[in-house]
Amino acid sequence: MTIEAPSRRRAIEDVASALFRERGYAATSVRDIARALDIQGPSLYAHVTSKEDVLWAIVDRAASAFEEAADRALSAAESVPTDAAGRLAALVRAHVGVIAADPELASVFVHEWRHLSGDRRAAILARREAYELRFRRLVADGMAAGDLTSTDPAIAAAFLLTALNGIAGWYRAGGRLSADRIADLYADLAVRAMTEDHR
Amino acid sequence: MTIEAPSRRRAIEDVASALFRERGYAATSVRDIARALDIQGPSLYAHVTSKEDVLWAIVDRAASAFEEAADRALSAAESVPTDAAGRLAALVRAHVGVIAADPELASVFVHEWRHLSGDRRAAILARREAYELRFRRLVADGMAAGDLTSTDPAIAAAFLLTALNGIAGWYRAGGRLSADRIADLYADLAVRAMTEDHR
DNA sequence: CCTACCGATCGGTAGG
DNA sequence: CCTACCGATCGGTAGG
Repeated sequence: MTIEAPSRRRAIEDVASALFRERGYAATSVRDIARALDIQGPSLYAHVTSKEDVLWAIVDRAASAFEEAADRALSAAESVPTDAAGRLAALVRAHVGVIAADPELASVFVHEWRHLSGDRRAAILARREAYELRFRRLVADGMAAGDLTSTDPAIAAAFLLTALNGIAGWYRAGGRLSADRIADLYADLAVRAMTEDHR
Repeated sequence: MTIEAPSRRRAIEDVASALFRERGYAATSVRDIARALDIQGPSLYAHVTSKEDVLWAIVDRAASAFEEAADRALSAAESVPTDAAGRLAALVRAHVGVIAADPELASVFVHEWRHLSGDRRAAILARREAYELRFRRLVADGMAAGDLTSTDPAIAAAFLLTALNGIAGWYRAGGRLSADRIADLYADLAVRAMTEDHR
C-alpha cells in the first residue's frame, strides 16, 4: 500500500521526537535516529533532506496542534457565552490535551525550536508569540471585564504558559494521573491564580 | 594579585552560562567559549579540566544558590509564625530572587543539567528532587492545616516550580519590570493559585 | 596562554 | 536502503 512511505516518514519523526526530548536536538546525531529505526545513518536521507528538516516537521506539526486546539476551545466557548474564567479553563484544558496526546512532540516544540535557523526560526518564534498573545489577551479582557483579578497580563500569560508547558517535561501515558485529571487540576490552578472569590 | 586566577575561572563560567543559555550546552563548543574570552580554544584547558566540568561548576553553584535562598526564606518564616500562604510567598520570592540575580546561571541549572553524566547527573537530579519536595511539602502541610486549597500536592508543586523557572528563559536586567516587582506578581499568582478566599 | 596536532564523530553525498 | 567516503568540527593533549 502507498501508506508505507508517509508512515515511514512519521516513524522517523516519532523516534526523533523521543530522542530530541530526552537528549536535546544538538546532542542527538542522525546516526542515533537511524539506529533507533534499525537502519544505517545515511539511509535516513532517503526519507528526509536534513536533520533540521526533521526538527522543523516536528515543531511545525506541534505548533499547528496547539493553534488548532486553542481555536476549537475558544470558538466553542464563544458559541455559548462564557466568562473569562471559563474561557481560560477551556484554553488550559486544550493546551494540556495537546501535550498529553504527544508529550515528545510538545516537548520538542517547547525546548528545541531555537535550533531552527533563518526563516523557520523566525516563523516559529512569531507563531509562539501569537499563541502567547491569546493568553495575554484573554487575561487582559477578563481583567477589563472584572472577571479576573487585576495583574500584569504579560506576566500572567508567561506564568500560566510556562506552568502548562512544564507538563511536557514529565508527563508519560499510564502515569499516576490521567491526562484529563491533570487537565482539570491545571485548569483549577490557573483559574484560581487569576481569580479571587471574595464573598 | 592572586585574585586573578579565580576571577578568570569565574569569567569562563559566566561566559559559558550565557552561551549555554542561548544555544544550549551541546551546541556550544569549547572554542565558542574561548572566542568570547578572546583566547584560543586549547588555552581554556589551562583553567578547566573539561567542558563538562564547566557545566558542573555552573549547575552546582546554581543549585546551592537555590537551596540557600530557600533555607533562608523558610527559616525566616519560621522565626515569626507564618501561615502556609505566607511561607509559600516567601519561598516564591526567594526562588525568583535567585533567578533574577543571575538568569544565565539559573537557566543552565533548569535546562542543561541533563548533559551531566554519571554521578554528577545523579547528584544534581537528587538535589532537584529534594528542592521540589520543599514545595510539595509546603503545599501538603498547608492543605492539611486548611490554609491552602485542596489539590494534588505533586501537581501543585510542579505547576508552581515550572512557572517560576520559566522566568529564567526571558528575564533580563533592566527590563520593563524590576526583579522585585516580578517576584511580587509571581508570589501573588502562586498564593492565589493555592488559596480560595470564600467569604 | 600559544601552536601544532590527535582520534572520533559530525551531517551529508555518491553511486549503486 | 546499503557501503564507501567526504570535509568540517568536535573535545582534548603535547610541549612549550
